[in-house]
Amino acid sequence: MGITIKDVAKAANVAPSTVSRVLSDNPRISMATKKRVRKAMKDLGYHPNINARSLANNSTQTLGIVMKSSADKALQNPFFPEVLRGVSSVAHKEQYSLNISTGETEDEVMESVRRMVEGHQVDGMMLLYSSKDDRVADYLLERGFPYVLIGKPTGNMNEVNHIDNDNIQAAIDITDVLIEKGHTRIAFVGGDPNLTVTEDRVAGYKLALQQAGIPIDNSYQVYTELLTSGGKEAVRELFQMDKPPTGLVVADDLMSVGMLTMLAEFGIRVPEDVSLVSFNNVYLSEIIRPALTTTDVQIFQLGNQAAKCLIENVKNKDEPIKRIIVPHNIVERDSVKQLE
Amino acid sequence: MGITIKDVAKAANVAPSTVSRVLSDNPRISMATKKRVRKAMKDLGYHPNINARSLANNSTQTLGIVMKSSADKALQNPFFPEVLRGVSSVAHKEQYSLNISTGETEDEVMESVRRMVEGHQVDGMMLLYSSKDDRVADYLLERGFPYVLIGKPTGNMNEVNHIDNDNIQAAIDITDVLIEKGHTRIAFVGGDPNLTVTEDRVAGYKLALQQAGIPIDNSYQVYTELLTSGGKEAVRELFQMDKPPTGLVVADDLMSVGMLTMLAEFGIRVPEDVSLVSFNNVYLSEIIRPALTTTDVQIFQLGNQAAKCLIENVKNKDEPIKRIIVPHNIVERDSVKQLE
DNA sequence: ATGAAAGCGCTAACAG
DNA sequence: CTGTTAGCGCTTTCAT
Repeated sequence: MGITIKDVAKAANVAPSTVSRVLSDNPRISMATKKRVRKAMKDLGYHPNINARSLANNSTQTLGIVMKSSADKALQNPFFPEVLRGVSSVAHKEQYSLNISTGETEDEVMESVRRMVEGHQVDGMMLLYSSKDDRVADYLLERGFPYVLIGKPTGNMNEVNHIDNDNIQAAIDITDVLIEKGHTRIAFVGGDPNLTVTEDRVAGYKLALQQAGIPIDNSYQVYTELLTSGGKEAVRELFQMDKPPTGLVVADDLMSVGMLTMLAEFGIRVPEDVSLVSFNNVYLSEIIRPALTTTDVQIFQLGNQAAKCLIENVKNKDEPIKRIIVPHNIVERDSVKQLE
Repeated sequence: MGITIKDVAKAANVAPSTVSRVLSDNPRISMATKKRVRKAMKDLGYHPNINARSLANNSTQTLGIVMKSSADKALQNPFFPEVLRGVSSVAHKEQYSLNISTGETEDEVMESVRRMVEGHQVDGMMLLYSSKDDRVADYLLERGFPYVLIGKPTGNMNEVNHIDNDNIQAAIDITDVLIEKGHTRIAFVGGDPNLTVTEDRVAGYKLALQQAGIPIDNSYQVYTELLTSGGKEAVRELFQMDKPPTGLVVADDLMSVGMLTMLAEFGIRVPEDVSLVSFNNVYLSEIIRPALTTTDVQIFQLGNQAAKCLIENVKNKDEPIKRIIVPHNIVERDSVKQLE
């Protein structure tokens, strides 16, 4: 097969173990032999067999990544590629590989996760979402396997590493821009209510209203997958109320795009007839018209920090559990109108 | 550490090799012992160590995936998640893992690819793009490492597995919808001209014009990254010509979204003032307004076929080189107007 | 500072 | 049909 450590050893006139030590830059090897061995490696075009190494020292230098089961359109949300970029960037610097879960259904994904961890394919896992009753998270926690969550865990807050925004505050802040512009009839449009991020964002939305002394009306909250016929109904009802909202807090930029379209169909213009704010600040939100006033949650940073945190945890098993909050900020664009 | 094959062997009163054979469902093991061994595995909660297995039989059951260097926004193109879904689906069924390239710059990606292949981490590689002078593709080809390309290779057409659409025909077809609606002043807006997909699509665009007897005007072709100030200039110039186009063939749905915005800024309406058609048919294209008339290239299928092809090639080294063309079809929506 | 040897968990001849 | 025995390529004591 390929060039092995033995070939290098022979070429450099040393023992295989010495080559191994050079590989890990062991300080107890003289500069002279290091030079010699390194030259031999170059000459022969040697590359260590990562599998063999993994087997020998029981560590794989690879991180597993779980996305939500790819069956739904959620994957087309630009959030994922962006967070992946953040992860990828630090993984590369730290010489870690990335192994992503396969499978379409929840069961398949779970199966692929088990394969990764029980098959000793990865040193740690990263979940790019957080939802209620998630089997993957439960499994990892129970097994005591190192992992990090992007989002907020459902319970066990102090036992699981997680990277999150302060989504409650973020929702307060973005709702406040509506309030400051004179809006009082403000509705919330969320996605999957099982996602903790949705929970937090409604919670913040409500708090903002409270603080402003605006009564909370439950018929002003709708949860919908985007663009399903059911979703369309929900939105229509919202605007057929006696007092339809003048402001919309939408849980996610991609959903906002969907909303924009539905509203257009109903002949409702943004921001003239209704103002809209949302979350994430993906690329799309700035190229769409109207450009969205949204919350920049620093997706890239989320991924970055998550990778760092996981790698630390993997390297040092009794690294304390961490909770890292990535700051957000409001970016105002053209989807909000000042009310008289 | 964990449960090993030896533990299972002991528990089932057989030799380790027997357990191994049960693992691979070797037909020369009696049903009785298979049952017994399998029970032992279940009881002990045994899972094979994939690394050890890889080392022993020199095959990793994992596929490497290369995306374009994630530095640019290209990654936010919903094309990638969708093709990944296709790949993931068959990878899972075939019990393959997916290892994605890390790094932000082209150099870093190249480095991570070398790590994968020379480090024996993957059995085959898949490139999710195809562009001129691509170091990764060159490297793989030269090394004779199994790989598959999504797109059309630049040269070596018969030496590299690839899955592609007939982009020339697709461009002809989509340009024809403009022509059939009476358009004659039709411009082409492409992205990175180094991508083979861009080449093919202009080529088809030109052929369509030719076949319709419409003269080809080079100032009607612009290549631009979306939304850069340079891009804006290019588009402005297009519409400041004596005879501005009445139809636009845009190389990609995401670019189309950017175009829509630029056009709006210039006060040009779609489809009233200019008609627009594009490629890919990502989710976005149906939820944006106007909904895009576009070419469905069956992204999921592209990924699916690519994975199948690669796995075949990996399993059987002298499987012939394949070229698979995934059919496209036109989906007409609301971005085109009939001209008088 | 370096070498010899055992072993990580599994597979694959080779026996029987 | 099943057991024995070598490795796969690397790391890591333990010597020297």
